[in-house]
Amino acid sequence: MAKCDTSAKLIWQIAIPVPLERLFDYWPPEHYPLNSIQPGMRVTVPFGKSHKVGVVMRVMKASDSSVDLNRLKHVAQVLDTEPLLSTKDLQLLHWASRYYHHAIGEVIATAFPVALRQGKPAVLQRENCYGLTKLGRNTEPAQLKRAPKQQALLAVFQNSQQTFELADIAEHKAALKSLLEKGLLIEQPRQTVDTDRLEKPVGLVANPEQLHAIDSVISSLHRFSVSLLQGVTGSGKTEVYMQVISEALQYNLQVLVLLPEITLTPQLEQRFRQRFNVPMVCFHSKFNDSQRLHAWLSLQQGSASIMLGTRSALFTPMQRPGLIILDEEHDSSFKQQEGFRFSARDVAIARAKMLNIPVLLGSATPSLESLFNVTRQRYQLLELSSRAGNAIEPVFQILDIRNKPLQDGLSEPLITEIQTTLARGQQALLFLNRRGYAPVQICHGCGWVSRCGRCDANMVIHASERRLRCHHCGAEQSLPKQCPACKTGELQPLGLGTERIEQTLTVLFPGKNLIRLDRDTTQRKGALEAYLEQINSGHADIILGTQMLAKGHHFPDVTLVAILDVDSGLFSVDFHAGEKLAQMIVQVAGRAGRANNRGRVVLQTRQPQHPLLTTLIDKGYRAFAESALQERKLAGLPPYSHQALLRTHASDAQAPQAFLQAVCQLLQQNKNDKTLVLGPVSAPMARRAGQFRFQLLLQSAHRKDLHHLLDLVLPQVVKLKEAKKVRWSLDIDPVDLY
DNA sequence: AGCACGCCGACT
DNA sequence: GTCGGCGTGCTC
Repeated sequence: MAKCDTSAKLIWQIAIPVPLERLFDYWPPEHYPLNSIQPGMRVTVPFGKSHKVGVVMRVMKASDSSVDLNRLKHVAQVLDTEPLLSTKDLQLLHWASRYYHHAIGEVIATAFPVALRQGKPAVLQRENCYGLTKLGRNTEPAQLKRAPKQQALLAVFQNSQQTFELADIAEHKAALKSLLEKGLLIEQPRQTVDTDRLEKPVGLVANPEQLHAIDSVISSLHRFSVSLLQGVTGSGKTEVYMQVISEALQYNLQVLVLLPEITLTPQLEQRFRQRFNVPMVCFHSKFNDSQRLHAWLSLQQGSASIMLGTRSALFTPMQRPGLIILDEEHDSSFKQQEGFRFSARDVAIARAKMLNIPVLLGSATPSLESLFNVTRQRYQLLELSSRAGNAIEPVFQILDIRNKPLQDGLSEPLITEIQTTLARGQQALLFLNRRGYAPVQICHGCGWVSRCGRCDANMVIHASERRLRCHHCGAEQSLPKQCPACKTGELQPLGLGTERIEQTLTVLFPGKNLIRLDRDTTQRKGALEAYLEQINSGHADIILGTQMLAKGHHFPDVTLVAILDVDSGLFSVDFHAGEKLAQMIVQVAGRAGRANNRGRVVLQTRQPQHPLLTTLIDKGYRAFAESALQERKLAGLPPYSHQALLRTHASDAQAPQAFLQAVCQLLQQNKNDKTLVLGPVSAPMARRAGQFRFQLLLQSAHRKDLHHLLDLVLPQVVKLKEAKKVRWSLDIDPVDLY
């Protein structure tokens, strides 16, 4: 057969979700109308032996293709009639792919909700919405006493005085059905945006600091800027967000609000719904695939004006982009920790720059990077120093426990403090970032310890389940009754976990209501919410928990906060540890106190003179941040330099190191004396889940040098024969160095 | 990442 | 004599 003239024909370059740093060339489908294709449209293509969903990135002349045209296949199907991603969206994703040195096809895929990745049609189901009937308005929720779920849902409708789409209340589907049947709710056509009534009347007046912050962001609404809003818990950050959003809505612009993972989203969602009359969608892990599809399309097609979402919502296209807000910007959940390891905070800023819109970052404890960018005048700092209302700053107290008797980690002065607090009818909150009963079991006879067989870590005692569990690989076994080694020695728990403290507290404070909040007690769906409700309605005297206490929830009746073990955060191989500890202390402290109940924060430590603690307590978070930045500067650490961490693991003990040594050789050959190569070293936990782990850290004073070196070396790294024996990944701007 | 092809041990 | 182990090679 004679070769046809291919010079005039077009081929499509397509991003396919495989870990390969290139696009794939295809012929258009047979009989496809010549000019209908546009970048940003999804297609299905034959790929290897199977079919995959890809995104058209470019349409180009066949003669410009670098691959043998005879090998090209045809696109099987075009899935969209309009591009789902705009040119700007594609630009951002392309930039992110290069910045994070991650395969373009996988980066593009993260911009889509799962349904669209699977090739489902991009059709926005215009759903009806639900509102109160006259009967519903006049029915007391309490009348539905046999049906708490229905009661709650009715109250939501009555309090918000608005209609809801199914997606907004999908978790209450059963209650919704019942209320419809009882004639308390009615299904009606979806409301259209009433531009005269975007916002419901509110009685809140901003204080001067809030006003300044609001004006500052509003004045930059139609151009790029980054504002860092620093304000302690209760200082009214949310009110600033809402007033700025309100202004954006006046211009009919859309707003993307990003939050840390889980927990706080419902509260903020509720406040926004009470405030705004515009369609709002949520995008986070509580939502299923079809709900997320609906939310994504609503923002992409412009029918929703506000999206509230977590990290994965970052890339959602916007029809009328106006503003990005990122709350709790210091939170580590904004950094994706596997695969495409992007920082939602950093990419949000890149996105805003590309779209020429403002970004508003908020935190009580801003990251050192962001504060550094303030000093470099890249970000504008907006401060809310006073607590809104008349709340007072908590008092900090460093409690020196050196040589003090401890009762399962509780010093006598602390026990007394708890007693006093409870006697006043107030709540105490105790924080210990270690779950389980005790971090290790040891044999008093022979010294045997409950080591995990697959990790360089100990198995943790979970007493109530009578099990040993490894928190790193999930390995489990029942609690041994006799020492597996000597068969005679007495087995003892060593160290403290929340479960053990709980037991101690029950003995020390009999008859008091104690709530333990950690991963083990809140696993059950809805359990956390139930406990929070219990705490806020006053049915708790002592609250004990881990990290999850530090995030968001405010407990107004808590007047005593105790951090039981500060010291474990003071000494770490990771230079980020100090920053994280300081943020944690301030965040936990922020849970306490309100109005006339001044909060106390007690830190138990054997390092009462440690400069981190004294600076933080005596001079505040900003002073701590300044001195921490000074240390980073002297040590040449980020943000005064830039890092990339190459991690690798394999079940073979030698392969990871051999691979990294080969990488080092490549780095030598592409000599770049501006980049420091640290390692290879074994990871702080050298073995995890049976895998041997090694890492190599690259550091450079200038980002350009680092990325230039990576651009040169990575294509060769991929081809190394040693690379085939390991799993490896590259982390740009790592925040966890282990 | 999938998913094939391709040469060496325990089983009908 | 086969079924299948996971080494390595490719995907427009």
